[in-house]
Amino acid sequence: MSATPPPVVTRFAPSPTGFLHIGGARTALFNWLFARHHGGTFRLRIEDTDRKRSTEEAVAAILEGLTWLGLDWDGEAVHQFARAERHAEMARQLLAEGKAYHCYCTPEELAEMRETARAEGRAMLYDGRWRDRGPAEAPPGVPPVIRLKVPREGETVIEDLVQGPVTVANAQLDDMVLLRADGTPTYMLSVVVDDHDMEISHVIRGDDHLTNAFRQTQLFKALDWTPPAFAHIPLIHGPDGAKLSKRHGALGVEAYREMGYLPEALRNYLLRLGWAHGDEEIIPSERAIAWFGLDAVGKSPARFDVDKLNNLNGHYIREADNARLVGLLTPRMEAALGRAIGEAGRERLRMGCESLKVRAKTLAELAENAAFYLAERPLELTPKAAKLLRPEARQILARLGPALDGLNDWSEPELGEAVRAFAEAEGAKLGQIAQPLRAALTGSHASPGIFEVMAILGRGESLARIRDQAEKI
RNA sequence: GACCCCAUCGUCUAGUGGCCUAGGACUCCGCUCUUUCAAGGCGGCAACACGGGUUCGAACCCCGUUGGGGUCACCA
Repeated sequence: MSATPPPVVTRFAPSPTGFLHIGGARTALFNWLFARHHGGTFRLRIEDTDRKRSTEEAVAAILEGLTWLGLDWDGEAVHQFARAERHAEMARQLLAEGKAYHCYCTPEELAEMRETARAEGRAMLYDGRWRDRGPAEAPPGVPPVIRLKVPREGETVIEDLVQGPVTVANAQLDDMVLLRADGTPTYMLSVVVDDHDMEISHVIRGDDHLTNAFRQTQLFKALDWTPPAFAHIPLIHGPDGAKLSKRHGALGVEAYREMGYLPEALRNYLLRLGWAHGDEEIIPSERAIAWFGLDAVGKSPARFDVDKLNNLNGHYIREADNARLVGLLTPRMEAALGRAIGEAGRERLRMGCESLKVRAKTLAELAENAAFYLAERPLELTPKAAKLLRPEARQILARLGPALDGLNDWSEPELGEAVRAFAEAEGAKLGQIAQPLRAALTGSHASPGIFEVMAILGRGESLARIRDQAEKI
């Protein structure tokens, strides 16, 4: 009989002090993937114990970001602040058991302590001066904090699933504050109690929490609880190797949404940042779930690279269902147009989408490239398009219009045949006809195949656009 | 400053002692396809930070150096 392993329960625990940024999104993704891979549970906990910095808007932004990314959590989100009383109770219990104590140090005293330590080249730690003093010595009028009495000798080891075994001397860790002077619990206490109460089996979070893991391990032991498994994933850096700044990728996921990235592209990109499965690059979520494991997570930080994100996004746009793309495009284009898009316009987008999408890296670009289908006459010409419409070209258009008007069947193949025949009759190369035609129809020098464009635009609109640019005779 | 962590092409990475004259992807550059622009196909440039060991043999193991990062709150 082998012992059945405890069920996998992971959590994403952001503090609602801002939007869901790209690093947080990756942490959430890894937690989600790990839970889904093991058929476990992925929970969400809002760490809102800092009342001054936490906002409802931030909570909403985080939930929206996760939802957009498709990272669904199990059960209700836990709001940490609501559990403050439970946390405080555990601090008091430790106090009663003699595992914690009151400390009456003033902020000034603590600052002085750090200053001295720094000057002497030691770690800036609390020296434990109230460890063994009784309340009788308490200065009047100073509300105490409760500190945990941690071992001063020996070492604390965590078996990190990503970093491997990491050891730190207990002398490097000081007696952490559990309960503030105002009676509210600190982050360190709240996290430990909540992770225990929520039965979290794996704590997967950013590298910046690695040192917290030591303190939390000590707290778990003081409470006679078994610590969860830890996995500290490397942070994402900016393109310059420095910490991710707002300038680069430290934007909220909603900013990526607005820029026209698809959630599956962002997921794929974030997954490959610090994790690999052989040479695989395109990894849709189903396969990601099947393949994901902490053992394949790299130990070194990765830089954020927009080019690769763009490439992936382009791939997923090409793969995307046209109806879905039109749905995403419509509000975007209506905002740019300042008017609603009618059924005829939607139909043009639906038909044009297929060949338009191979030309775009983002939805923003796709919308821009599709704009000519909805533009009102007379079209505005880009400089390059204007250059194509020299007088000779305009004269050609003047002759081409009537030639096309005679067509019985306004279809892509018929139009192709007709234009080719026209070019031959003119003694011109196809390009000499097609480019001015493109400029007249799209206002640009680059577009999908011109016969397709004419077919989608329809006879009336196409001929009118040609007439707009044709030399008046 | 103290403690901890990291180190393969410009970037993301494969690689766990011989399969590596180091593979893939992005970027960039050619060629091809072509009515334009893309996409696609083909090809190219480009890396084991450095110095010592261990070993018959090191990108892979050990030590050091250098470089980078993280943490040192009554913030999370």
